[in-house]
Amino acid sequence: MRAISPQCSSVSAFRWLSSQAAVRVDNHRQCLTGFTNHTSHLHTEKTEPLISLIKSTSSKPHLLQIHAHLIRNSLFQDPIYFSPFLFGIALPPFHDLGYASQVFSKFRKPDVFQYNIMIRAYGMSDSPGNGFMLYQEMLRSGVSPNSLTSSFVTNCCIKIGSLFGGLQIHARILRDGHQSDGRLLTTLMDFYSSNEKYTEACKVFDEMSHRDTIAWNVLISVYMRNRRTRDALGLFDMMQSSYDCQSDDVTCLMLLQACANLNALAFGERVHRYCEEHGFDKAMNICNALITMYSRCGCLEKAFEVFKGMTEKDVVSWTAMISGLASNGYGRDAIEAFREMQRVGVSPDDQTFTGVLSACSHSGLLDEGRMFFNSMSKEFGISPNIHHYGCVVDLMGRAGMVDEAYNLINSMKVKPDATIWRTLLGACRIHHQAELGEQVIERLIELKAQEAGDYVLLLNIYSSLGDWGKVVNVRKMMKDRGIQTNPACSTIEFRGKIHEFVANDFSHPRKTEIYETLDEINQQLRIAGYVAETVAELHNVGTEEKQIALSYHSEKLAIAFAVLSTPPGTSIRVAKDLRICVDCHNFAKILSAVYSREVVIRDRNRFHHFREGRCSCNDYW
DNA sequence: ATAGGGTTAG
Repeated sequence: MRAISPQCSSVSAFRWLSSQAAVRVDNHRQCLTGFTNHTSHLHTEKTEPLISLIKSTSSKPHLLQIHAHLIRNSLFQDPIYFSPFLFGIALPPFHDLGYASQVFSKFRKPDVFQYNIMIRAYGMSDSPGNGFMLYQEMLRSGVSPNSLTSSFVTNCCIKIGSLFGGLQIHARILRDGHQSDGRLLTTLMDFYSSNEKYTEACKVFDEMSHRDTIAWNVLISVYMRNRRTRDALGLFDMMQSSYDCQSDDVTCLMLLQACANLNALAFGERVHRYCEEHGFDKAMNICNALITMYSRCGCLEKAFEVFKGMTEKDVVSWTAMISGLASNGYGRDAIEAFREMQRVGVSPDDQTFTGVLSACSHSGLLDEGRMFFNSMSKEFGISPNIHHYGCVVDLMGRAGMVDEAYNLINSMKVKPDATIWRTLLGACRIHHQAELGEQVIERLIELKAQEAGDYVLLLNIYSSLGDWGKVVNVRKMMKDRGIQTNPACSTIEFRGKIHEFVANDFSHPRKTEIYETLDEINQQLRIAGYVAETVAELHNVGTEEKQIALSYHSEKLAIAFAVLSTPPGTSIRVAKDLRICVDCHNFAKILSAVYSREVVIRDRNRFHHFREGRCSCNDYW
């Protein structure tokens, strides 16, 4: 317990120590009396002055001089002094592991406390492997680890990504009977989660006798990493009904992320209310997460309301708002927000520029985009990363400059990833560039990253050119290479629950009604001039069920479900994990007029807002 | 005589 105010005591006592260092002090007791005289008014009589001094020192040179003092007075091997000294030098703020490991190796018989300090410090350093090695050395020298040792060394294993090491530790925890320590088990959950052993992580949670808030939070993060986003939302209710924990701000942060991913506006609003009730809505990080959630749910007014209400906005808040405006199709407003941000004196970072550049690409602002791309490194000293290049490639690709985009990718200092090639492939699809499309597919294959969707794009290019021979070839290629077509999935939120649909889905409990509704919608839309595009955009690769496959795309099923289950005039919000196709785009556009409903579809790239037969994005792409 | 652990916004 630090019963003293560290600044003044350490300085005055230290001055004394330094002055005494010059004089040869060979009597320890004499030394201590001096300390007591100088610091006694600052702490209780029982506290050792030298220990207090070590603990409260806020300057590294002072600590090193204390080290010299310990050696001079043969106190170095005394754990009373050595432990706090090691603690001070090894852990932050000083965190000098080179120095710490040297003094540690000179200490004759370290006990579990001192090992713990070192292992913990290694876990926080950039050489966490040493922590694990020290743990093994500790076992060899016969020192028994305690619960904390396991916790610290598990962190080391998480950092170095050692599955085997962690498993060993888990076994040892069971052997030593430390499995009742909830905090330790929480660390262990994180370990399994970071090694993608989600089942194991959940098992640890299940076996916990008492689960506090943080244990639940870690479980939510496990679900999120495992992409079980929907189940993560379900945990909120389970947490509420559990009496020994309460959802805190961290819970809300993660849930808001989950809502953003799922387009779960109603649930997001519920979390927002919870934040208000508990006073979390004043915190900057919560507000920033709210801005993102509302923008990703296509609700810009709400996002802006939160943004406006913030007393203080940092670069994250501005970037969230700029990206939200960008992805919802308000490119010019995003740029305006960017200028405003600089006016009020917040400096942009790399992610801000990702937002600004994506604003340009989503709104087709070619010149502005190039201008920002150049000024980014010249004026702001931010070198472009893969995301920035991706936006520019998208921008040029949409403008038809596919070859220039290809050259830009090849000239990058960073290694091109699958996403950027895929962006270019999308552009090839718009501009019917079959040859370049083939080259891009090859690049994706080199990266071992080719997906069914990529081949489908290539397929689209050939079929739009009427090159049926090549279409057959691609199909064969996919078959030979064992490319699985993962069906696209659309989700819609209804009464606080997320409903999932894939094409030709028959799993929904109300499937009969949904298909009937869809048939009726199709009839109504046909009267209004809707013609299904059956050739160019065939996502399903099967040969026989072309028309059927197309008329029951996942987004159409989701829309039909919404028409069926919500009163007339209600907005329809659909999230889709892949791109929306031309046919479904037309479908939604005409439906928005015929049924007088606002339709918001978020696909993997952007939002499509449909109102009164028009789309917020100029056209399909 | 005995310090100390887990989740988290763009």
